[in-house]
Amino acid sequence: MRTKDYDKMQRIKEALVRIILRDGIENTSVAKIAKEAGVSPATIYIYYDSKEAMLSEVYQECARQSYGYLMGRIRPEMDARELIDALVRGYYSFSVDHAEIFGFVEQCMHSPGLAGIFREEDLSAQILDMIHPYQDRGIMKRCSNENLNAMLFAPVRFLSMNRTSPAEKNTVMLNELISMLQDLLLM
Amino acid sequence: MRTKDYDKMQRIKEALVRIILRDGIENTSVAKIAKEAGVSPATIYIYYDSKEAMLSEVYQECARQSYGYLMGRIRPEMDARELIDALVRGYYSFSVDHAEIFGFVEQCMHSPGLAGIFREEDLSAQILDMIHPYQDRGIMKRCSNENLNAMLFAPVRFLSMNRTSPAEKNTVMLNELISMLQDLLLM
Amino acid sequence: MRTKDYDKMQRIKEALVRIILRDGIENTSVAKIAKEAGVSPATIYIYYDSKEAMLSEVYQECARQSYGYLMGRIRPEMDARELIDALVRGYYSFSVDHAEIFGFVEQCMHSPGLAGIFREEDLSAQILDMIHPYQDRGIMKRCSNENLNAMLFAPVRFLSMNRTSPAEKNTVMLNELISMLQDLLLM
Amino acid sequence: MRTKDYDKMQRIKEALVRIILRDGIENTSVAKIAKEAGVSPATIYIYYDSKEAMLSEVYQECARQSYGYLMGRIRPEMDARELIDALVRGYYSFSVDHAEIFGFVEQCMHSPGLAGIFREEDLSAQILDMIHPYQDRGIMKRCSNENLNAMLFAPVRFLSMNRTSPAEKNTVMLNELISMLQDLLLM
DNA sequence: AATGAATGAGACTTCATTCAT
DNA sequence: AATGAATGAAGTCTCATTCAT
Repeated sequence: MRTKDYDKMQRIKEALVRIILRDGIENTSVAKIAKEAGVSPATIYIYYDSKEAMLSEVYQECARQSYGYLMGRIRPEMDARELIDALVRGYYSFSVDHAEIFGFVEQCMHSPGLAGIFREEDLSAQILDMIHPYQDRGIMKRCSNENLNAMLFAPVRFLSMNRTSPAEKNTVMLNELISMLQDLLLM
Repeated sequence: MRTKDYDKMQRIKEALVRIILRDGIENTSVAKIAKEAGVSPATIYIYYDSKEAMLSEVYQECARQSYGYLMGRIRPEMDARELIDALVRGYYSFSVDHAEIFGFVEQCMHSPGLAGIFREEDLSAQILDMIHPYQDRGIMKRCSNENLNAMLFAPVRFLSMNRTSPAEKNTVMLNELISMLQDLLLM
Repeated sequence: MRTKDYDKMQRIKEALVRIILRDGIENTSVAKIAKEAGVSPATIYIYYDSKEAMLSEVYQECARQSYGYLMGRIRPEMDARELIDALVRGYYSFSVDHAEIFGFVEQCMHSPGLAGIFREEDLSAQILDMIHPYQDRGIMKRCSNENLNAMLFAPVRFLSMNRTSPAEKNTVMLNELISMLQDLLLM
Repeated sequence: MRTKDYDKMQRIKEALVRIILRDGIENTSVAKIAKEAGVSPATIYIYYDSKEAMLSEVYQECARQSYGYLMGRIRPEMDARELIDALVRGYYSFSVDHAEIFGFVEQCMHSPGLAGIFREEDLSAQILDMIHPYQDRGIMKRCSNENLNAMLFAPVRFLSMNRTSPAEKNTVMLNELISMLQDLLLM
């Protein structure tokens, strides 16, 4: 039955993400994941060739998912101001709604073994491509892709990682960040 | 009695940093570190209580060192524009001059086990304190500490992590980033 | 799925008992046991949670076995004289027929770590309960359970531990002990 | 200075005895002993050639001490009844007054590695020699040395090992044991 | 004589992976 | 497809002992 299998694989993925986020990549074993997923360690090797392959695949999938989420927030009819808002706020929303995946990706991105597997730029490229027209039309300031990337996403990522207790405070902070970025990037 | 050999301890620290940066925290074993440092695995336990304690101590030391480096770049007579330049350029310089330590800290910061041990804010607080006077005097825009932190350091960190081949290109990028931040933060 | 191999577990138990008896509890390692049992060290941890747990479990099992052996020697129709004979001779027989288990239990009983785990009295209680009726009927002398225990089993244990070369001499000694105890305990 | 050295060696011995009694022979390391004795591990090797030699020497010394204690309780003018009382009560007293040494010896006696080093009979021989005259004179029953040994010391040892909370109860038990043995051994 | 540093060997245990059902 | 058993290799850490002061 296809549904059953899909469920099992899904449970494995979720277990992997949850445990790495909770215990750290260095304290994550196949046995732990299997137990958390409610399957046998051997079962994992039906779906993945090795622990490393599993990590890599799930990491890519999660990263792609987060970019997909972001893309889904954007509408072609948005003006530049709205676009910045959608991107930054979208990224933040993702980190709230999919906290486990967000934290997991964040951790993998900084591990040398996994960072190499996956060029983030490939994904961010499509997002940046949506911004270029605004720069060409003189609505947004022109700057390098690298810095655009850095400014649009690094600060919000930082905010997401350092979230503190009162939820309202976080929203205030996010709004402040967005308007700073609008000031910075809009003409 | 043989006296404690602090050069030996230094070699252990450097080996730890180098290997974690090279192989990732999840592929770093005490035996590997010992071999790289040219000591017996047992020797490591003379200087540290456990692998975890070693990681934590070295991490804290490195983080402190990076903040110390940054502080050393600042002069009281600097104006706001120069201060932003010094901080951002200083952070970048550190990531170049102490690439191993920078990458190591970056990785530890995202590992759940280590992130908790150490509140980065405690250190960044002194840096932010140097900026507040400029905000009070109306020379720099007023914004929350969190966003100041996020804008000043997250993007340059991103740039440092994604350095690409031609060195000149990186400098151009850095200069662009600095002037963007000056535009953003200065009145 | 491969099914649990209880013959393998049996081999582990026997190896544990044999090695502790031969080398002493302080010279018994998991690796040694595994080698003697013909399994991998890791396999031991499928059957036991830790070395300590293994020791404790095997110890309890062996102690229980020795009491079971003793109980099997007793028949309800025995008179008091026969009962004493059966108990003392039974204990001695056990120490001969199951020399390894006997020596192993003897050693564990005196190790602080294991002695606490296991209250010998719980088992000896049933044996003593068989004697009480004879005391009530005035056939055996009345004395405390502790001293009954002490007199019935400690001396024969001592004899078993200090067995010397000619087997006949040991039998003579055992017979003498039994008749001494009969003199002592019977009215 | 001679006093100092003697003290240091004494402290090592006491630490060894205390730790083995507390943690068991299998959990006793040279480092632990050194720490408990307040000396360096290296210092231990000034007084003893190896851990094993240390154990063996201290064990013998303690065993000898316990027999010496017993001998000191006996007076030539005692009659047979008093002699039995003195020996059994003496053994028990030793187990109370020198609980650590008693427990330590008891444990060593059952460890194969140490049991071989030391033939208990050599010491008990002198004690038994004191009893033979009474047997020759028809005041005590004649029996083998082995069983004499077994009856006189094994039960009291058992009582000592299984001491329970109310001290008075133990005394009652001891008195009962002594009078049982007097009944048994006297003509 | 005495010490804490240093270590190779080995302790216990867990690892990622394969096997047999 | 799925499993718990099984394992060689490797993990962290401690051992008894020696070194250098």
